This record gives sequence, C-alpha cells and structure tokens, in this order.
Amino acid sequence: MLRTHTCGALRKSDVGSPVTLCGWVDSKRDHGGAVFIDLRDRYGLTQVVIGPPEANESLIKQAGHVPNESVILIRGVVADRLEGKTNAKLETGEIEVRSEHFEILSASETPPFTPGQSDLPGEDLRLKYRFLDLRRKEMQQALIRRSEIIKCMRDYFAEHDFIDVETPILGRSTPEGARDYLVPSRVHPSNFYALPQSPQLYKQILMVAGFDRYVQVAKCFRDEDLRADRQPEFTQLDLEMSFVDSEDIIGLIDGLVAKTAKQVLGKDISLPLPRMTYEEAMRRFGSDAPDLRFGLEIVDVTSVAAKTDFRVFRGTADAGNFVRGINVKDAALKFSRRQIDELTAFVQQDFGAKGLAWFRVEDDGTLWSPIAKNFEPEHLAEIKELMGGEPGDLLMFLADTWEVTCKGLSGLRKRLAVELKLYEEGELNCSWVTEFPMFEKDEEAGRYVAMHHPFTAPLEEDLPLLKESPEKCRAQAYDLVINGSEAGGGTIRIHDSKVQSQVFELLGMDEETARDRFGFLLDALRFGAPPHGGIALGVDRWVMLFAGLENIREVIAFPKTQKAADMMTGAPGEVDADQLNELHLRTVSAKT
RNA sequence: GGCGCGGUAGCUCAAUUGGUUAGAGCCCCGGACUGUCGAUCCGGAGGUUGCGGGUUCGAGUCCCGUCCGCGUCGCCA
Repeated sequence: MLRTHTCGALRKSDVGSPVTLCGWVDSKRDHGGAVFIDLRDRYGLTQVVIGPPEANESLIKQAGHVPNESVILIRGVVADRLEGKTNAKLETGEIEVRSEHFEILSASETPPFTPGQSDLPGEDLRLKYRFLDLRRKEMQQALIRRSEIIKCMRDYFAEHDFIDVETPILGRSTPEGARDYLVPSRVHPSNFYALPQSPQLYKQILMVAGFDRYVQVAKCFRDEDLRADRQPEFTQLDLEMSFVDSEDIIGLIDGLVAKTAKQVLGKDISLPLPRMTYEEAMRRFGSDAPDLRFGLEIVDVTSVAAKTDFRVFRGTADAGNFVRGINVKDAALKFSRRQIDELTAFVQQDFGAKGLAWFRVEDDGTLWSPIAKNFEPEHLAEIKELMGGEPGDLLMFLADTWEVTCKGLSGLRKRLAVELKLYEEGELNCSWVTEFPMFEKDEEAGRYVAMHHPFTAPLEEDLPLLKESPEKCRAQAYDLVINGSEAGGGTIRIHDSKVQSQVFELLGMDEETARDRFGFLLDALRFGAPPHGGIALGVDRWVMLFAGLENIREVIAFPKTQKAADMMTGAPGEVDADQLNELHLRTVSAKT
C-alpha cells in the first residue's frame, strides 16, 4: 500500500507516529507561510499542515497551488492540535499531520462541481459527472448501506439453507407483463432474446429440479416509463421455496425485515408484521400499497349521499358508484379556497375525478361548504358522524366509480401527508397486503389479465370460482409494503399442470400458444413438481426506504434518467452499420 | 403519450410592467498573509440567457416549435 493509514483513522493516540496518507484534496487554506489541506478518502477527512519547520519554502508554495480534487500523497508525523484549534466536526479533529513530503499522484482539472460544496448541482450534471458525485459523502453512505443490506440478506438466507443459483440474462420473451428489453440474435436471424423481467420461470424450474430453497440477487429489466422509485434496470432479492404455503414465506421475510432493521438501523421491529387483505386495503386506503404511517382513512358515505338532494352525490349513488372521503383533522383553517382549488385540479388531472367536494366542520359542529345549501341539516350531521368530524376538521369527498375514488383519495392521502407532515422522518412502517385478486380486467383488450403473473395459485377455497366468476377468485399472493411503497411481492405457484392450463385458458391463451411459450414449464409441472412459492424483494427500494431517501437514483451507482439514458456513458447510442448487418437489422427513420 | 416545474457565468441563483453595458456568492487566475478549518484581504478573468423561429423601436422576460432534466398520470404480469 502506498499509504499507512486512511484519512479517517488517526486519533490522539497516534500523535508522534510517522504516517503516509493518500487522498483527494477536499479543500485547502493557504496562509502563505503555511498551507492547510483537508485530505479526503472514503473513510474521512484529515487536516494536513504543510509549513515550517518540516516543509521547506518550495514545498509550501507548491502545496498552495494544488488544485482541488487532485490525488496526493503526503508523508509526515501525526501532531496534537494546539489548544483551542481542534475541529469537533471531524473524527480526526484532535490531530493533524505535519507534512515533510508531499507529491501529486494525479492533478485534477478544475471540476464542474466539488463533493464538498453546499449547493447540490443539478441532477443532470451529477449524472454526467457521476465519478465526482459518487465522491460525496451522502452517495458513499448510501452505497455502503446498500452493500450492508445485501450482505445482511445473503447471510440471512445462507443461514436458512438457501442455495444461490444464477439464472440467464439472455432469455425468451414472454408477452405477459412489462415491455421487454430485446437483444437481437446474430446466429438466428430475426430472433431475439429478452432480458429478464424477473427470474420467475427459472426459479420454478429449480424447484422442480429439487433445489428446495433458491436465492439470487438478480438484475431485472423492464422497458416501461420511469418514476422516482423505478428504474429500467433494477435489482431483486429473488427466492423460491418448496413445500411451503404463504405463511412460511411471510414468516421468513418477517424475520429478514426485523434482522435488517436491527442490523442496519439498530431498530427493533415487532413481529409478526401486520397484515391486511387487498380488499381491506382498497376500502380503507384506496391503494394496494397503503402508507400506514398516518391516518386519513377513507370512509364510505354513499348510503347518506343516496338520501341527499345534492345531485352529484345522489346521482353517483343511484348509478351504483361511490361517495367516499377522508377527514383531514384540524385542517379547516390550513387550506384556503385557492389551495383547495389546487387539490381539486390535482385529483381531476391526475386521477380523472370530476371534482372534489369538501366541508369545514365549524365551531358549532355544523358543516360549512359552498355546496352545503344542497343538503338537509340531518344529512350533513350524518356525514359528520360517519367521518368522525370535529370542529376544525376538513372533510373531502370524491363521488365517482370505485376505481377513481380509490386512486384519487389515495393520491390525496399521500399528498396531504407530505404537506401536513403527518409522519416522522425515519419512520419505517412495514406490513403485508394479502389475498390479491387473481385477475383484473384489461379494458383495452377486453379480457382478463393476471394481476401478479400467470403462475399464481388461487386460494384453495376459491378454486371453484375459477370457473364460475374468475374476477372474484383470490390468489395466494402477498406484497410487502414499506411506507406506502411496494417493497416486495410474491405468490404460491401453481404446481398442477391442469390448473395451470385452466388459468392460461382464462387469460385467453390457447393451448398451442401456451405450449409454445411455456411448454417447458408445463412439462416440468407434469414430471413431479413440488408445491412451491416465493417472493422477490426490491433491493433498490429497500435501500432507499431504509436510508430514508426519496429517490431510487440515490442508491444506485450509475442510474438512468427518466428517458432511460445514461448521461455519463451516453447509452443508448448508435452502432456501426456492420454491427447492424451482422444482427440482420436495419433501422427505420426515427421521424415519420 | 398527457399534465406540471425547470434550463441565465464552471457551479448555485437574481434580474420590477418587455427598456441603458445581464448581476451576486462560490469556483477559477494573479497577489498579500503561519493557525486556518465556509480562512481573510486586494485585484482580475469569465455569458450565443438550452436550441430554432416569430411579435416588437427594443426580448432573459411575450408567442410557436424543439431538445434536455425532474415530478406525476397512463404504463410498470
């Protein structure tokens, strides 16, 4: 090693020791007669003094001109800082290194930004110069935490007898689910591999093969539009077990959540984690990944709405739709008409709601609203009663289809919780949502599509519903939810080829198509398939949530932009005509 | 694809109703200074206001188009 210590290592007990340090020039303070350099590496910051008597004049002069972010090596002796000159902000703040030798290992040009600067540069710049951005303490901490979390997961599953098996990246496209990233084949003209959306089919095959407990940290790819918590290329902690039911998987992951929270954050989480069904989640929170850090529960007032003379409410109820609302406690005076108009526009534009009805609970307990005159006093009283309204509360309602009230009110909950700071920073609320429907209607295609994936087993008791009314059939599926974010999801799989064929049929896939696409799985299921199931955890999201961050890019070393581009490398980029020819591809003009 | 926010010096931002030569802090360059740790002081350099068009006597500011970044809806088995 060129160095004897890191920049975070030296303490008062080292005073007098000769040391050699390497690192980046974080900042320097040039006093002419002496120069102070803060030397940085990932372990910390150490103050180096280049001055007399150890250093001669030319060395001091040279030190004064070292550009920031240069990599330097210094040799010197650890010295106690003079009284009153210590720096409490630094771990190494009680000492400094008096340098007698100093050399520039690699000078830096003036960087577009420095890791220590207080104003964070724009994200495009951070992504373009990611190597500079990754020098920032926050980024280093996030990636270190990521490493810790993954290690924690690997240890946990190793302790539980899981076997790590790698599955292919070049696979076969399956039309279900997200859009695939495709890779053209050179040796098979007009044929394409697809990058895996998840190792789903392979891990099921591994169960049939008898591996019993499989785990993998798997890269997954989905070519869909991005969000703050979504990247086109992401990491799953993927696992599968044989001879298990939902309880086994949920219990296993409960243990992992508690262990990770303890090990990484020092937090105790009491087990078992709370659970609710999908039906309950939609009814009370309008979301299949409800944020349970705060209240704002949804209340259904359709029964009262049906009795009122207010046309919007009555008409909605008469049409078989719903009037549901939330009680924003103590918020009547916090929102101006203008702000409520803003919220109205929000639910209209983002969720297709027709409007937002609202009432203030007055000091005398009556409800006030521009629309209040359309209601009989006793109906207002009933609404207040149902909503648990107290003076000072603000009641907000959507009158619409079940779906729109769910989405709109869920959106309102999240937004209001942020604006009103309804939860503690650093809180980690983990829970399960279970009993998802097997299918949902695809309005465009006019058919059923699998809510999770087509290999999900129905609840035992719902098996008969598969024929009678598939939309009511519930699945043996479970999602792990952390702070309103889907942190993982899994299912018990179908291990009976007859049931599997039945599901394919329901999904509108004829036998031939099913054979063509999933023949290997159907075959496998006919040659002794153990009952099995598993789960995949979103590693990037875990890290983001455990680190209290709000953007997935902050926990990925080299993330992509919203348009799925890499600003540092320039990917995706054009390729040579030769390459295209070899792949039997021809590009079509981008603009039509 | 829709909606919204943003793009001005290397960086972070400012610039009144459209009005003179587009400013500040940091960074950078030169100089002074041995105790700083956001060093200080003096001096200096630095701009196609993302790009293209239009309106106007005059555009950073208004209009149209376009590119890029971010958020969000659709989408994400």
